[in-house]
Amino acid sequence: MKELAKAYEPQSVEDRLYAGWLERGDYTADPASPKPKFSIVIPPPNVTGVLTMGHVLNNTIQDILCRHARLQGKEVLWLPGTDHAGLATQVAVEKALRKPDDLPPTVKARLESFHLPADMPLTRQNIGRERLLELIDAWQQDRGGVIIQQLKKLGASCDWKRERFTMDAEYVREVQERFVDLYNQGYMYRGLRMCNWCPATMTAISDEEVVMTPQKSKLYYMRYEIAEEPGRFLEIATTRPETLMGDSGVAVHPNDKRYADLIGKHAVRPFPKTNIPIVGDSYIDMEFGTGVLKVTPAHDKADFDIGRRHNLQIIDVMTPEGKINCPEVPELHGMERFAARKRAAELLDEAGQLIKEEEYENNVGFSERGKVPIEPRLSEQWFLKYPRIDEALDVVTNEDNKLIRFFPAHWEKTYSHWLENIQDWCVSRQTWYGHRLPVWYQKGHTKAQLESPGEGWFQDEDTMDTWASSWLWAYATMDEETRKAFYPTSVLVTGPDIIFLWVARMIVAGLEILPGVTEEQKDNIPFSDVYFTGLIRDGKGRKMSKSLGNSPDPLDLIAKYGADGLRFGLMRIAPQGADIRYDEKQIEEGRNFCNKLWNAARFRAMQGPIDRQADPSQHEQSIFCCDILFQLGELNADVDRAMANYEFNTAASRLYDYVWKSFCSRFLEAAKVDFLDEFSPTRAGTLATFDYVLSHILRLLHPFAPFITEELWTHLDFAEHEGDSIQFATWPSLKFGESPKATRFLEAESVYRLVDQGRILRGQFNIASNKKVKFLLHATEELTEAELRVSASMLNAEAVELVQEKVKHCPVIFTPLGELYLPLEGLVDPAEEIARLEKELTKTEKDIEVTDKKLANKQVIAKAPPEKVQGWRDHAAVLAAKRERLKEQMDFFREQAA
RNA sequence: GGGCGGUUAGCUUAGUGGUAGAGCGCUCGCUUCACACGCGAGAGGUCACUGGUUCGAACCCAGUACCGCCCACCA
Repeated sequence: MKELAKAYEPQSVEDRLYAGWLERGDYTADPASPKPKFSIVIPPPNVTGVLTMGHVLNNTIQDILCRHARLQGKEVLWLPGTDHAGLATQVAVEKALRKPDDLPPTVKARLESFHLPADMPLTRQNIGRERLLELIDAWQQDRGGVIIQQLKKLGASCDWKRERFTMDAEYVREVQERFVDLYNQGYMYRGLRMCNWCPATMTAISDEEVVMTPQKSKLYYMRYEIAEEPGRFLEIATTRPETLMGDSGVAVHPNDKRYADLIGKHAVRPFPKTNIPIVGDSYIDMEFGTGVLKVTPAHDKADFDIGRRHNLQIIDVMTPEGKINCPEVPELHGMERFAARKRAAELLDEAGQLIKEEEYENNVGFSERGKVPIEPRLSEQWFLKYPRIDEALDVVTNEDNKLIRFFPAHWEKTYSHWLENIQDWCVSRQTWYGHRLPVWYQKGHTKAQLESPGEGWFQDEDTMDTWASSWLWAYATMDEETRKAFYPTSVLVTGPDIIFLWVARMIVAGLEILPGVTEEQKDNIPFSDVYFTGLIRDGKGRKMSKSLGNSPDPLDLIAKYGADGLRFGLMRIAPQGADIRYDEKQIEEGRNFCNKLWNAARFRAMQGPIDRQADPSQHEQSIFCCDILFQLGELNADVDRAMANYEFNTAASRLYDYVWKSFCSRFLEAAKVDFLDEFSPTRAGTLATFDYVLSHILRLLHPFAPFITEELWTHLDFAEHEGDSIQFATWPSLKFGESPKATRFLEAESVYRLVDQGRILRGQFNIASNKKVKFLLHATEELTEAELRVSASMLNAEAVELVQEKVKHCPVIFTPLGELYLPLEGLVDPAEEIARLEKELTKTEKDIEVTDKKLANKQVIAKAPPEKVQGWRDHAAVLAAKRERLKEQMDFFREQAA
């Protein structure tokens, strides 16, 4: 056994372990192993991103689950990987190209190899598809390893040899094959529809990628003349006057008496000037604005529907970039849409048709990536009609046959609500980076297949929504052999923010399109449990985000507190299902906890070599040993229960309390007496207990703090063979009450409480911690010499001496083992002592009052459980006795004073 | 507009029916031979509010307020 460093230095421990342990990857799963299986796929982070606190939380939890499973003897597959994040990546690269000097060297080199004209703006249109994709590849290679390295720093014990990327050739093939399958079954179809168009990125996006944001805008009131009744006007409110040229109708509610006679007549659209029909449609809200809606079928989803109901013309007046396209109105033609809004209002005003402008706040849909308001736009896109929605609902919400369990369960409602109101999924994207649609066209014919059907066929230019590749992640990352053993996966750990984008879709994908692997897996669910983490918020309750700059860099935290400190600190404050209020202090506490454990282990190492097979039951044991062993059983059971329910904070807190309070503050302090006395009869038992308990603590704690536990396991020689990882040790399975029982009736708890009381007494007389004093004890229980020595040691006292009679002339405190006195040899001021006793008496009487009141209530006696009543009675008796003694003591000191 | 969470000491939070617990921070005392990333003591809470159920409510029920999140085609 080597000597442990004097202080715990996380960095030195971690650095050494990365090389010798994480990189070795000997936790790689063996599909052929007969052990029970446990598998997780990592929610793939974007290649472009850096590790955030969210990733830390997420991956810490997964690592905890994996290490726990390994300790339980399971064959564990934790599959790592990254997501190409098509649109997000393309946007990032396009943005980076605006500052070519700051590009990563490899990307820059690639760009230079194109020999583009120096004065050419580096837009994607100028660069071209093939070249842009080359640049993105270079970019991905530059960034790709970064996040993986960061996960390793955190201690993530993934099967790094199996790292996957959503743009790997096999993965791409899988994605396209599934597309073809869905097409062949009629779920994937092409259609001309209103979709969410992002003018910034120039692509359609799905409903889930639209972020509703409250905007301060204006409600413009305008008036249109009635064509059939010159001089009569309709007042119309709109937020978008710039689309006026696209108006092909005006709608009112059919029951609206104000306008009933107008239905069927026409309104005069001011520019370009023409007559448009007035229709009655029950969609209209009579209360809102003027109760009249201008209908612009080409630029609003609701208007599109109204238009379809009444056969209104679809007039597209905007380019894909979001510029006005209406040569008939040269004042607006070519203008950017928001500038055009103002100008259109001015034009109306000039024509005398603008009545007023009102400040107005409404929700506007923004493109998640493009960061601009989306433009509802009619375009030809590929859509997925979701298959098996009922089954997807059933596997999550059917109480009798819940194939997939959500933790916390309340997310089921969110999940159901989405599925019940689901719209077809727009999966095509007019972007270049991503999985190309496996679709071919020729003269009005369409074929979906991987290879070109032949001469004259051309492939669809579009790519797929990133999520249409991610939704296969659990399946497509595994080869067939691996799937047989590890699919479906055991648990998915992710944030609730992607419950629709990813989780729900993965479930649908699993049910419908993933071929069954084995007979047992015929249900085709991708995972059995889903654990939703909370969001991490800053001290002010704001969501942590890059844009706010309020997210600390996890690598800085690791450098400062160690990966274990970060992991443990975070887990201790991460309640199931609730958001986490982040506080660096918590991480510091995690680090301090590791240091505490380190030093407890170091203390043990100072007593001589450990015995890895220590069996406390083979030795004579002190009550302190019995106590810590008994509590170990409770700890083990509590941690097991917490782990089974994904209550990581409970497990972490229990471990924290046990190690710090029960093990260090109590047992270790009591053990010192044995360790200092070579001839103590309980010395061997205490050593054995120490080793036994420490080895259990290391294993129970290992999932949370892998580095320090691995280090101590190895260095203290708990490992059977040189180089054995604690990951493959055996998970403890002590049951509550199974631990060795005390050989004596007296319990350690009583001694510890005696010590607590003694410390309070010391404190009340302001006796410095380093000053040795002597205590007297009038014991009501039998105490051994050794137990008295432990009491004295923990009180930093010369001795705790037994006295046969109760002592009157000393300050007294009441303990479960009798009255404890602090002889101060005439230093006690009677007046002060009377005041001290008075305070105690007041408190005691207040307690008595509460208890008496309860016991005096007949209904309490009648209705409360008898064992409770008996408990209160016993308590009352103790209090009464204490009161008498306090009074006696006070009388004594009053005489002294007199 | 609908749904889901939350509200306990200055901060972070345990606590599913029996006189409120912890850690940090604060005050005081300690370089006590594992640990100052520590040890000991202390101050600090009408458990958001209002009703109800109960012998008894932080806890169960109803409602209110505030905070947060999600969903929704009122121009």
